Amino acid sequence: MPPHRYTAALAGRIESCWQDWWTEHGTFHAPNPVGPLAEADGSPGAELAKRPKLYAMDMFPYPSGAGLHVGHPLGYIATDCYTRFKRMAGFNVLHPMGFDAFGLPAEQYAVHTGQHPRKTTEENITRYRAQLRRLGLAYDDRRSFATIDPDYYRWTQWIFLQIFNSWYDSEQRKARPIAELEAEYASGARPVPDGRAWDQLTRVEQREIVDGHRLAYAAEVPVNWCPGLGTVLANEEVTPDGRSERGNFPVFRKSLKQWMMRITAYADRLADDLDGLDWPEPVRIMQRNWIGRSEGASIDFPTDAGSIRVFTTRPDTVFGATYLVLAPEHPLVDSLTGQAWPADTPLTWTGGHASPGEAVAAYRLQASMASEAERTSESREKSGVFVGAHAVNPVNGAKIPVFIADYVLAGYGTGAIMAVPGQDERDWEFAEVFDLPIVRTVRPPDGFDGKAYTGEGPAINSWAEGVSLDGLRVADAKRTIIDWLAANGHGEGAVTYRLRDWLFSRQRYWGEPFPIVFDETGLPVAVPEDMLPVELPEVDDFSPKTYDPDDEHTEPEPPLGRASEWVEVTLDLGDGPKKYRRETNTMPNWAGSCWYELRYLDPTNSDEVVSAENERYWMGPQSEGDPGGVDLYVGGVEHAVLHLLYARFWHKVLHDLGHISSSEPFRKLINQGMIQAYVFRDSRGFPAPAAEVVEQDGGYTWQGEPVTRELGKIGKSLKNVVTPDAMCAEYGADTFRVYEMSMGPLEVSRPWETRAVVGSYRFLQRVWRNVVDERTGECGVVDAPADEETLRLLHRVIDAVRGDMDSLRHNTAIAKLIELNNRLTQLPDVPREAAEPLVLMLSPFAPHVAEELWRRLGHSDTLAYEPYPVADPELLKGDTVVYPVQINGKVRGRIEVAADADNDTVQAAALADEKVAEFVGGRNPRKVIVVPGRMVSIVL
RNA sequence: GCCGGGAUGGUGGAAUAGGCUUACACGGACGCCUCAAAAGCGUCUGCCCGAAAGGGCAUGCGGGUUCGAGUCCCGCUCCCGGCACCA
Repeated sequence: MPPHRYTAALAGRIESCWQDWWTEHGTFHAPNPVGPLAEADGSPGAELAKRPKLYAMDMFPYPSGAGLHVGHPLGYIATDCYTRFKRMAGFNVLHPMGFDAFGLPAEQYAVHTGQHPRKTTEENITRYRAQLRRLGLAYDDRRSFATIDPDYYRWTQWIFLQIFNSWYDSEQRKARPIAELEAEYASGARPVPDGRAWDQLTRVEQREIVDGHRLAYAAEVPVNWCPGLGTVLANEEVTPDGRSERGNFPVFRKSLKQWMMRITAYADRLADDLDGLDWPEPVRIMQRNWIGRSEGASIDFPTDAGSIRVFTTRPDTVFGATYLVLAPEHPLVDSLTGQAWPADTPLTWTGGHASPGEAVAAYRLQASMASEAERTSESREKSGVFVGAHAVNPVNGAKIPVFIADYVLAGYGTGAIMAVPGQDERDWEFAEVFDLPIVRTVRPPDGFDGKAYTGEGPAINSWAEGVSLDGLRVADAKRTIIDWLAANGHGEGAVTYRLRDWLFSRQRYWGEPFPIVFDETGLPVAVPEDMLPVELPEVDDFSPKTYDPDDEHTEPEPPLGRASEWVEVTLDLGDGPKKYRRETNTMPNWAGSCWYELRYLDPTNSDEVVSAENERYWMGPQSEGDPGGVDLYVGGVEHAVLHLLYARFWHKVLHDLGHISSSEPFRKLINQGMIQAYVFRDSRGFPAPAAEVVEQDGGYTWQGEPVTRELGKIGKSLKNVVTPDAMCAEYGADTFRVYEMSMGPLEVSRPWETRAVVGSYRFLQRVWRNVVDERTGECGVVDAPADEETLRLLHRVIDAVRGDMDSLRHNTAIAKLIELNNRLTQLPDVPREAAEPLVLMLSPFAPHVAEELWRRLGHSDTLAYEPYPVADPELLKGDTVVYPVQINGKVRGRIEVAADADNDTVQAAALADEKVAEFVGGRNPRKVIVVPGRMVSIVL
């Protein structure tokens, strides 16, 4: 083998050498306008800060014990290639990376082994850093942090306090400091709910009212309490039969005091502002559906126990409301429930119970025992019971029965509906089961033979004294009836959301402590900013207290609850030293990732979360109507709703309070696809080690036994893990990067195929050979000018690759570089004027080998800031153009004509062509179409 | 069921604005180099008929619009992802 061939060993040496060089020279440090990361005037870096900026970010990883596999860095490499390109194209580029390091796996490991989660997590982070460094990612390493760093979570706590100390002013449509609310109450500008004067209330009463408006508030909410695990579970951790997925313990629906975030206050803005974002349409649709804004009306139905307010999206069908249904948990159910069944109550309505009270109690018990999954399972017969009372339909005075049924959800709308079986399928089903009247109020089209009709049509049967909707289309009917309801005091137009407030407490150790203490009244008090961070105390046992699995009447006690000298604290909060009790829940995993885009901007700032000037420079709005935000955010589609919605919410609160100029965190979002890998299974269905499977006669075998092949996720349990470390060892990091980028478009999921990596390796070897003599190691390029054909190809490639780079089409960019390189390979000598642009264009993808080649081409500095090649427009134009000639839709010939030939000339040339003439056979074409620069089409 | 995305050679993919289908790569075949192998290099490689020249057929299926459709329209099939009685 020639001594200077580009092998994996040589690649490895070059790579570590350049990684060191970049670190030593701080090559990828991005200067801030102000603060510790700013460059002094006149220094070389100061010029950078005057350039247009580009802020690109990846969704940061949770450092798991398994380390990175080849799927993880796909997005990181893509943003690295993009930002390296942008840096060469004249931008001041910020591309940071950090770690989302609080999380359950380290805590569970700690429960089992006693190993402190911080130790496990920090070791994992160290490993991740090494793996990422090996890939040559051009991060500004001064800006890296982990969410577990007290310097970081100090500011997570600070933001919590901002939210805690705010309320949402629905008139101004923004968050405002809670002190301004209190001032409104105190001045009388805002009336106290019960009509008393503010200063007649006790301090506790005042605080309770104010606390009820905070954007972060404590509330009793129903949760999945699992005494056997000592913790509250997410819905997805509960099996359909109401047991815990882990441990199979019983789970109880129980109301517990939890911290909540009032994200519903922002529902409108979170939905509306999606329009201004450059995000994939499916993600915007998912967020809109999640928020689930629906417009309709609230209508009050009077009863003896007070009126029942229902929410409906179809107020136009109110004349067809033949009964009401409340959720079993609805607060009015108790007072509504009659003493005895009214005369003539059908047996089916009573559930076979002697009195309404018994029927309601039995039905409620049945509903509460059913799990969420069971209750909402599809295609089960409608159930419910009559409460023994009636309501009055306000539009026509009709007396209609009131039921409870579990298909009505307490948490949505008002927890009560008017049932309109004629126009709603669920109501129709229910009406059939209970033999309730059905009135059509929208005329279905002729020939309609279905049950409920939910479509468009004229209103019918919708007339009463003083109001008629008959003949109106749905939209007009809605408007008319809402106006009438409002004018007559029966209701009003209303909007509801599917979105619910965000449950923000966890009974865990390994999370951010809340900066909250409770005083002797039991009400929460904010820990002052100058006492932040509230650090996690050391504990001996990381598990929550567990109980008898069947004892529903227990309360969670988080691990922090046992750190008694931490929990019981004496503080001077301005009124002398007093005893307080700390909040012992911790924040959820989302907290740290809700605002990290801001901290990268000013990671060392100890006075502010981020300085205004730095935030405005990197993330501020760029034009009228621009929300601002990160210029490019890349991550998996699995975060389409929760992470992205929570981060947007926090960002908007900080924006409202005047801390930041951008109103959205991420201006542009791209979801990268997943790298999948083949899973091979033996006859029993167990995964076989993918690396040991051999292909034979079109099938696959492992240890001689046939195995089946399917596509799946990469993971330990599927025995198909391939690590970037292995790829770097076998081919070098540059080859790995080029391969990942050439596999296909970033957004698309695709299977990993190790044997195809060699294609990228050969490509880099050929580039190397075009510049370096493999026998001597000397640079072999010549200074003689390139021939015209090479030059034209070069400039066509420059032009196309620039476009590809700008829109992250890395796969096609690489294909064009390969074409250019293949052309150079065929030349007797490689001209410098082609080799240098090729190396520059290659450098975003294969930065180490490109730096090395650049050095060997005689340059002394990094190419990271070399101007990216620009195509010469003169060389993009050819002298001649080849036109394909279609005859009746089939390509039958080709002609070459001058590039500036007019249509008549092209047409004449086409008809004169020998092959074309043969097909035309002397006939007179009916039509000849010339598309300039494209093709000729002849119709016979 | 609803919502979203997709289907192009043996494989991953390309075709950015309705204009030459299959760029680039993997795999495969043959050749060069070599005592040999590996590596490297070169040529060929959508399918069918044909000795060749050439012809026919091809972007999941069936229609349509158009001089011209992978791309637009209508109707299906299959695959992937998300949601779950939301009034």
